Amino acid sequence: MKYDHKRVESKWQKQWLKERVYEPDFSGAKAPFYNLMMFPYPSAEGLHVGNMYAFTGSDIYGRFKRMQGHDVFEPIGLDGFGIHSENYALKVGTHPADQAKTSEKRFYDQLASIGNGFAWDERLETYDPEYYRWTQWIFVQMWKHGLAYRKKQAVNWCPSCKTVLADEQVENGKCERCNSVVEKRDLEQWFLKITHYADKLLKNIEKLDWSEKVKIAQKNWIGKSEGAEITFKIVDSEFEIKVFTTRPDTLFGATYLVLAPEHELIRELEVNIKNQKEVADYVAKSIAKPIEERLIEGKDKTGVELKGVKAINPVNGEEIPIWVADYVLGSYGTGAIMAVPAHDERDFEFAKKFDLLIRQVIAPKVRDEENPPQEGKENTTREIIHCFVKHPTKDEFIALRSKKFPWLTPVTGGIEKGETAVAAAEREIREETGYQNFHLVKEMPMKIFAEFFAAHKNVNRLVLSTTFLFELDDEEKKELSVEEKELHDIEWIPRSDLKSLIPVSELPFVLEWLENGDRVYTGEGFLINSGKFDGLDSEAAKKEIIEFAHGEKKTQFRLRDWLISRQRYWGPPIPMIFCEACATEKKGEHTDMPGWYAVPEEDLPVKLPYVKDFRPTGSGQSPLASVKDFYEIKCPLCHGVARRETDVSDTFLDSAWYYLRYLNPNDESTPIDKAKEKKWLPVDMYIGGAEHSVLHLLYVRFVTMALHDWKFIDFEEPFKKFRAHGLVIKDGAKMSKSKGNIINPDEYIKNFGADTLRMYLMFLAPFEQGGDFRDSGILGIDRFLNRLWRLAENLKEKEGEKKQSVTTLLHKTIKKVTDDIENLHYNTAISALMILLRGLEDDGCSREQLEMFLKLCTPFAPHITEEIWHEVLKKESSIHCSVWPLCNESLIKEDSVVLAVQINGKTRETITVDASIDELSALKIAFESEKIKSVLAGQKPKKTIYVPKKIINIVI
RNA sequence: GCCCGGGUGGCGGAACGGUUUACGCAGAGGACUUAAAAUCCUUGACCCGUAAGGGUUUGUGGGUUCGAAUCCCACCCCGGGCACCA
Repeated sequence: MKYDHKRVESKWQKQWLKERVYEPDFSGAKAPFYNLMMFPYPSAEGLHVGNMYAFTGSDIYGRFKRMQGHDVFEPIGLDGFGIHSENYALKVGTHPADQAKTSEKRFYDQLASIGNGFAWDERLETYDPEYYRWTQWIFVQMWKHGLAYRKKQAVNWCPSCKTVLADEQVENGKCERCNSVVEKRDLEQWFLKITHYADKLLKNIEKLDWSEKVKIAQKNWIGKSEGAEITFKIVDSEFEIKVFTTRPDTLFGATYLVLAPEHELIRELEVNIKNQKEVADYVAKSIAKPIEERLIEGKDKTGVELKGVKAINPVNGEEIPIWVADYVLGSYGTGAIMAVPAHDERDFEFAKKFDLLIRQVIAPKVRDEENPPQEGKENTTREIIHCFVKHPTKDEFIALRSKKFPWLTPVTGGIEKGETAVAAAEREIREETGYQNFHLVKEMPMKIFAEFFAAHKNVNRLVLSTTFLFELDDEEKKELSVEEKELHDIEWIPRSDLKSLIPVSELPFVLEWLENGDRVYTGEGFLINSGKFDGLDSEAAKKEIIEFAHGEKKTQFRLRDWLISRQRYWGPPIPMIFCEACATEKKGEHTDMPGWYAVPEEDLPVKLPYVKDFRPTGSGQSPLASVKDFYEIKCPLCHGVARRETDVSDTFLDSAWYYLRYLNPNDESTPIDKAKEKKWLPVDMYIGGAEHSVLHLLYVRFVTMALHDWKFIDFEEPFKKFRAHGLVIKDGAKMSKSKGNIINPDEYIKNFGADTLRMYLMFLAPFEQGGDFRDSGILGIDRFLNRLWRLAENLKEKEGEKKQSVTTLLHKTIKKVTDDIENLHYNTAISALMILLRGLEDDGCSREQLEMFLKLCTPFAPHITEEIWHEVLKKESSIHCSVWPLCNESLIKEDSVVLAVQINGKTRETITVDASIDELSALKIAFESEKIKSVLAGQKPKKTIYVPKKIINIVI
């Protein structure tokens, strides 16, 4: 009988629900395992194959853990609040609340059909008042603990979504949802103080077992910079300018200052600025400029000098000009910078454009003192700089030598007709060493060269590749050679020895040099042109110069506070109340924010009213601002007429704590069940998309840390392990509505069954990489499952015998599948299962072997295996509650192995030998082979290499 | 520009110092069948050769090694993230 996926799948889905197979025993569980996947937002289009890909991958891991003896909790819910759902409702003209109900049903139906082991009893939806009551409660806690505040600030405004956006939701100056150009608006908004946890968010990353790329993305987003704040006095004025810099070692090269257009000092200095109108115009223009325009303008710098005011460089007393330019951001550091054009790309461009002074103060460092050369480490044994000296005279050269630069080792060469000096030296090295791949060097005047090396005490040898020795005759060379030999114990290096002298890895060494300000060096190095600090390296100089300039060590973060207000309808109202009267009297819960009160906890939730006109207004206020019934309220303190906050909060606040609520979604008494939390949290495995690296995943960590500090929970990191799955693409392109290449899983489930689709999706490519969905490929899996079905059908009639060869293969497969699932390498696990099936088909299959095989398959194909488990093997309880097979190592030991016999690394023959064979016997067999004999043709091997169980290599 | 991935048959991919191309798809040939579907078997990188066989080949160029897809250096291309963060 052919396998009927429709019958079997619906039968078991019903059965599992009935028997509550996937509902963990929360209090009795011995080995809890919280297997979480990112909950979907229920788009009206329904579940797409990308969702299913993620869910299946997560579910396989969960089923695997369950069979390994864990009590697995695999919850599901909907992230239904938010602009996305609301925009859809607007488009089709239904109310978001009604739309939500439709989508909810559709989604849950689809989710039920994919065969995941969800704990349905614990499902939750973020738009359920019982859920957002506690989302609001979290906001209130933030407020109580001083982590929520209101502030007027230039914020990102999406004119199409008609709401403000968090920095994280702006991509290249555009709204991540609708792609409209984001404007800046000065609005008073609610913020959550995520920056309070910047350090901890960064530090904890090291401890997390998360996908590396997500960790890196978070690190970059938090963007910690260590540096210093340096104060510049303004000439003839009591004002001063503080700047933040990570490079205090370059302070001597600071030849001007730049203020951001928003910098308050511009207004304060107004009277002193001679070109005040020009400056004011520039400032006004820059502030109005949308972010996108700034980005497009890119590196074309603009700015205006504040004429008539000068600042004083604290280290050398120089009076330097002050500019205002929009390449300096008002929102980072102090909103002002010291410009070091020789060592910063942006300053360099600016200085070039406006013809400002460029002074080099850093000479590139050649050797890392922290990592001195080590024995046996080739790349660090010698310090070599290739360098050119542009036509030095003999005298210059001798002078240089006599200054005792024992590292100087000349290599001579000549310039051929039409060649440049650089080309000549490159040719020379190429000819002498045979190396093709290196760069040379910059020409450098002798004087600077000497200066540099005087400061540069760590170089122990220099290969000077140049033309200058033409000016010495042979006698002179000899003389010099002997003298130097005695003096410094170094040798002239014959040209032919160049190769031994220069390890190739050091050939590309480039000595960067700035001459006449024609390029930038942004790395660290040794100080020059820096007075008494000359010769110090950057690291040491930083410390000393900060001190010398009376600066202050400082750490800056790129991370900004989380702007949480949204002027939209479909979200949890921010539970705050403002009383005008109290504000005037400076009363309120926080002294710095008079008039503001949190909604008392017992009054939560602040229910989102069902209003007809939920369209965003564009006025900077939410649609709720015109719903009198909603906003009019009594002041909790003076009982006068007060007004509710009418903005709703960002959806990311909903999803920042859902993993906690899954444990007690219907508990009206408390947001977090302490007993369950202790037992089940933090989450053991979290799987989701990498696109949430810096949004969701950062916010959850923040909220978790806060809840921990307020003593509601015992842990500060929500997810022990996080893995980002790859994307499913279609014909090499990302699936998108506009391309019309979105795949709806329903159709495939209908035609092939959920098992087939699950397994196919997992077979595409490594789970963490994602894969390309092709219709034709699914047939391979369809055949596999049908063959499995037939194998079982045949077994009903006649049991096969147990053969040793199959037993070995079976146990090898157990080992491989176990390892592969643990590492999410589902594709290779499935491949191993295919090989095993072939073995069982060819060599016979016993009941016991089928049982083990089914268990290995069941995480991938839960329905068909369950059916065979009951119908053929006549088992009572579910296969999903059975015990994962263990590999018996003694069974997978092979008696004989195949050795490859190579001659000079080329495989010429394979021999089958006893696994425990010793080298001599193996070699003997190899040399007896006719093939080997004929290839050797009587030649004596120079050497043989024997790697047990792998190869023999004969070198001739 | 910076930071991550990645470049292997016609295709998805496997191997991640030891016989390159496991497994699957597509292709070719065959068996069964009146026929088709389904199923099964064989074949399967490229070049030279009728063949035995030989040579080449994991983006490109170099290097380390008895041996490199794998390690190192440089470059090119594709995908993703960040982007005037001082």
